[in-house]
Amino acid sequence: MTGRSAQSRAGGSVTSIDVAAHVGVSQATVARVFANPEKVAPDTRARVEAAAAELGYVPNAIARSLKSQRTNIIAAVVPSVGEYWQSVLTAFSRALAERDRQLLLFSFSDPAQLEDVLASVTQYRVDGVILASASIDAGRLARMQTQPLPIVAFNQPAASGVVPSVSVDNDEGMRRLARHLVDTGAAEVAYVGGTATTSTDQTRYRGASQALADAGVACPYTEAGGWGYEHGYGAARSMVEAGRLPDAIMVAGDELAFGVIDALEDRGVSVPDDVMVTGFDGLPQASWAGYDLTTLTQPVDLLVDRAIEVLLDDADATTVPDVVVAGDVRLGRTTKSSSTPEPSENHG
Amino acid sequence: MTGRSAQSRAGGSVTSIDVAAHVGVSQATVARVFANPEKVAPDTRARVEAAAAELGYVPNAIARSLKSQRTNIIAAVVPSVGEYWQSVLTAFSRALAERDRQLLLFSFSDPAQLEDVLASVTQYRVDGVILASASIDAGRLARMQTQPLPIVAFNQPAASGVVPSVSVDNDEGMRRLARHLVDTGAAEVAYVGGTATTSTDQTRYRGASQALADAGVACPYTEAGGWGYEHGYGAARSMVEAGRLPDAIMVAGDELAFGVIDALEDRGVSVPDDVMVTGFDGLPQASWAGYDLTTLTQPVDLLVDRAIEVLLDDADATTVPDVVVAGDVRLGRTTKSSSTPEPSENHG
DNA sequence: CTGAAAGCGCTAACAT
DNA sequence: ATGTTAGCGCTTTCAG
Repeated sequence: MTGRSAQSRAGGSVTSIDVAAHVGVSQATVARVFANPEKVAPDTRARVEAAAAELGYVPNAIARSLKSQRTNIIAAVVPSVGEYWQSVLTAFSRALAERDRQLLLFSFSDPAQLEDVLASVTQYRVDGVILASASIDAGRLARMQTQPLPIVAFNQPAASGVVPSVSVDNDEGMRRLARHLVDTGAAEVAYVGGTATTSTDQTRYRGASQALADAGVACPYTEAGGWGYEHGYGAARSMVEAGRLPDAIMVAGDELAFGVIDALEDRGVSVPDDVMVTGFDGLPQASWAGYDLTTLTQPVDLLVDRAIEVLLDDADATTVPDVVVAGDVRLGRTTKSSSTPEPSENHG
Repeated sequence: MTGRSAQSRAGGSVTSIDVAAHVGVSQATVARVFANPEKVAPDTRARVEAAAAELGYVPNAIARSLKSQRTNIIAAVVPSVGEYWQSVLTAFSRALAERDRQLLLFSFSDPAQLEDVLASVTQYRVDGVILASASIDAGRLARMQTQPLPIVAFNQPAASGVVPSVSVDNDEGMRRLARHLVDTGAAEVAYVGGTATTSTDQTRYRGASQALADAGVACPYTEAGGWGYEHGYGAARSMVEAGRLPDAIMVAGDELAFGVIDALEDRGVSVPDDVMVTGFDGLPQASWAGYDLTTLTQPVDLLVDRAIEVLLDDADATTVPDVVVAGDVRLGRTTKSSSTPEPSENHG
């Protein structure tokens, strides 16, 4: 570094006009070098690039966006809690970066904040919005549609048919886990849900209870009151204290399931010998040796890719896309092995 | 909804000019209603607001940013892996939302991508950058300083004195954990680091080894080769296979520590009876019953608040701020209780 | 291949 | 209290 090689005008940033003046070309030529380099003579381009480097010029994306009406920014509206959403967020960020898009993050803890959040989203004129939260109801989703803004609901069964959506196959996933339990001989099963008002919870419970009913097994529902570890822990503790334990507990989410398992074992109930446990999501921790949870692994990267496609290939807007992707059963040691193992299925 | 209440011009968005024409005032008046409502007569304001609502007008933040030279956007450059960074990210997002700032997320997996990422950051003319990654070296940090852009390094000891930074007190945190181990009677301690080249790893090890040395205890270093669960698992497995186990293993991070614990117990080594284990970070999972890890809890919300202050109160730029915040020892059941318990200290 | 000119939608003097 | 005006930095015709 030669000291004065960075921009000399302290504070103010360098513009294409500065570069143009320095080289002795027009501002438009400088702009072209950065937008359509092939439309500029190699010689001119080289001189412009040199001057830009010397002055420390970097194109202003804000100005570009104002003119081009595209920001290359995608907004993600995500609940601010939960292991699962954090992993989804990371996947989105990575996938968007590959497509030269940035992720503007809007997180919220209280569904009531959602209106404000969506107002902010609109202000920034993002190119699209990813709505990832179980707690947005269909009415709100419908209202969003008044904006001519590409949108995709991620893992929200309630969004089906209302806004474009991408989800894992909650119903079939739970059915498969249920069938596995039946195969292992479970005759009494309990279900621990997160929040009963969310469509995710409802869809998963429906899948589980119907598959079990098909085998003549009942499946009473207990609401944990949330999706966190402590909710699962509390729900399982109550079940132990109530005294009657089933052969298996199907839990609506992995983080809940970890709490369920710890609560059981803290009270001397052995998993899977006394009670089997299944989860849902396939968090990284599910494959940690400490839990080694039987669960339904969501193909997060695939879901995310599909969601981005729906968002960006918005052209064929004749129908409302509703993508459902199958998950994979992960057999861990929280369930016993079945006598007739279910053949592993692929998603696609 | 009356059907035609949303904006009628399909595709193009409604501008302040549209609203002005509809009400019969100037464009500037409309702008004022949204920027400085008190400077507009209540009557006019009401009419403008009504028209805005009817037409579906939302101010364009991009245009505002171009003019005002402030985007109200903070960029976060965060590694795309690891439980710890995900939790930090969530905390930043929430804290910035409270200050009416948005978070533009740039995640990267390979340090080599950093140059590209930083170029993107610059293009978006964000109001500040949070650099959160152990793997940015001092040289790169120094180069960043050529941009007249508020910046704060989060939990990167290497940044001290080079760029403004906010960190937990790694050294003192490890010392406290080490003293606790000494108090429990540990005479042989091993240290499992993440990646030896990072300043975080070095600082933590220095604190641990020096505090142990003060008590006459040696503390050989083993590199896990990463910060993930599997790295910790592998490192501990090797130690067990090598045959000589210490009284305690100090681990550089919680996620690593979970792996260490699971590897030990998988091989019949009891924690804490055979070997004690300590972590560092204070992830939510550390307090899960399954692990109940003794660790140093980082006050993430406090660290994040400080970082944002450093970023936004950039006025007094006479010195390079270097904030260090103390953490809290969390005593779990992965260490035995000490005969002389260390009085709990507060941070501040 | 390059330059001139007209905005994108808003803010912030300044004028009325 | 409201209107007028001049840009913010760039993209994009349209001429030359």
